[in-house]
Amino acid sequence: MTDSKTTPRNTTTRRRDGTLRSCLVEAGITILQKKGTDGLSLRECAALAGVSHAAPGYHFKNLTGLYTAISARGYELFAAAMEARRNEARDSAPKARLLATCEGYLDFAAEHRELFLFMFSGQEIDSGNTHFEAASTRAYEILRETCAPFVHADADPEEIELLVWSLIHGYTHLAMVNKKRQGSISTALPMLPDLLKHLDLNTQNKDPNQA
Amino acid sequence: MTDSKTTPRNTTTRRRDGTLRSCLVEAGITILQKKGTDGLSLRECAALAGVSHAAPGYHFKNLTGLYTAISARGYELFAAAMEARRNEARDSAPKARLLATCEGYLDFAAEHRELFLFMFSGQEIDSGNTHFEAASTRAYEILRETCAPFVHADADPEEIELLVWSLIHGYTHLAMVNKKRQGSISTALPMLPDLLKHLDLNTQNKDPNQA
DNA sequence: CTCCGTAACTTGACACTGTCAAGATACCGT
DNA sequence: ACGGTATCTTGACAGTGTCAAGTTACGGAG
Repeated sequence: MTDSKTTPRNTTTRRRDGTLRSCLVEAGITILQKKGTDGLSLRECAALAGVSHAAPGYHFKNLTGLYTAISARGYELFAAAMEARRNEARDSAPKARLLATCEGYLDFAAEHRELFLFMFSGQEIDSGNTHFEAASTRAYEILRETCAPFVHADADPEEIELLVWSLIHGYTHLAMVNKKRQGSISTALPMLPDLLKHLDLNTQNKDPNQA
Repeated sequence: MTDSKTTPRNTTTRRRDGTLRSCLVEAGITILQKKGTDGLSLRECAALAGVSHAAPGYHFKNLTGLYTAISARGYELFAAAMEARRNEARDSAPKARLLATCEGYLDFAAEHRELFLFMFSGQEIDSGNTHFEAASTRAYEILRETCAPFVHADADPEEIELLVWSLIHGYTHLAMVNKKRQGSISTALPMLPDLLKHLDLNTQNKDPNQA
């Protein structure tokens, strides 16, 4: 956010380092947060980045390309938010770490409501895109690691993962959809422990850890 | 003029009964299902209903109005799907009725994937609209009734409702978002009982330990 | 039966959007 | 110094939401 309406860069300089690409993604996220999904467009991203209206079409082939790049960036922020919370509880019990990860889940959604909704809106994206694939896989890995202590020896990890993921995602998503007011996070976060306690999660035979 | 391929109605008849309004909503749902949210527009609805491009603007003031009407209709279908499943298990135990209701939840999403995603996309709607309010409240009531047997005497009903709703919504929503292939329902439905069994739902006595 | 008010549209216009084709330009290697 | 190419810009077109103004036909008043 340098100058008045746009970023007044020398019209004569072309960048060979992919700066504009990430600038456009960042602009897209800004627009998303400020004006919602409806306000997001290739031309607005271009305007906010201070380039011509067709410039985004060069880096991302089309709208789907921009959406894919924004989602990929979203998953990076998503993973970072969960890791930040989890690292705070690094040496705690598995259940405390699970709670922390879920709090990170909520953190991200609350801080980037429109981006979160956009990522899970079912919008068409280039599912083959490697950057997107890596970022989303990484986010899922965090969940998987946090669930691992609760998976019994002969059980399928996916069942526990799906259970936890469904609960935290549903809880978060409903909170973001149902309340226009961002303040919902202030009530949603403290209620998390009360929700999770209803799950019958036990660490495997090794440590019959309580609570 | 109106001899277009769609609904060839007499150009000379104007309807005073609100037929066109519901026709436009139905057209919108059809477009949603066929071409996704991106393909949904006021002008396409008008074309599919065989009227001029600005006709929808008269009944729904703007896009938000159309979205609200479509969502309201969606909640009617939503409630109907849950009731259909629950009525099949009318005389069963509370847990069986809960499972049935959740199956109805999945039924609706699988049968109207794009509509379901649209309803929970966070799109701006006229939240004051009475029709929408009634329809969405009705759908929530079904969930509430199904959860009632599991609410202890001195407990807040919302906690159990939020628990169940979050789980089934998250499970369904993730299934719809993550898989483009509609076939996901064939695997999602049979896994429902395995998910629900992880919840510590008891009908009467307070028992902090798992069942 | 006529006539008129108004509900239910239609027509036309404007600003905005995505997307493509073609042009311009500055940096790089040679 | 020079040509090639990556990186944009300019221009155009079809499609969109939305508003203003026009048109028509039905219901009721007389």
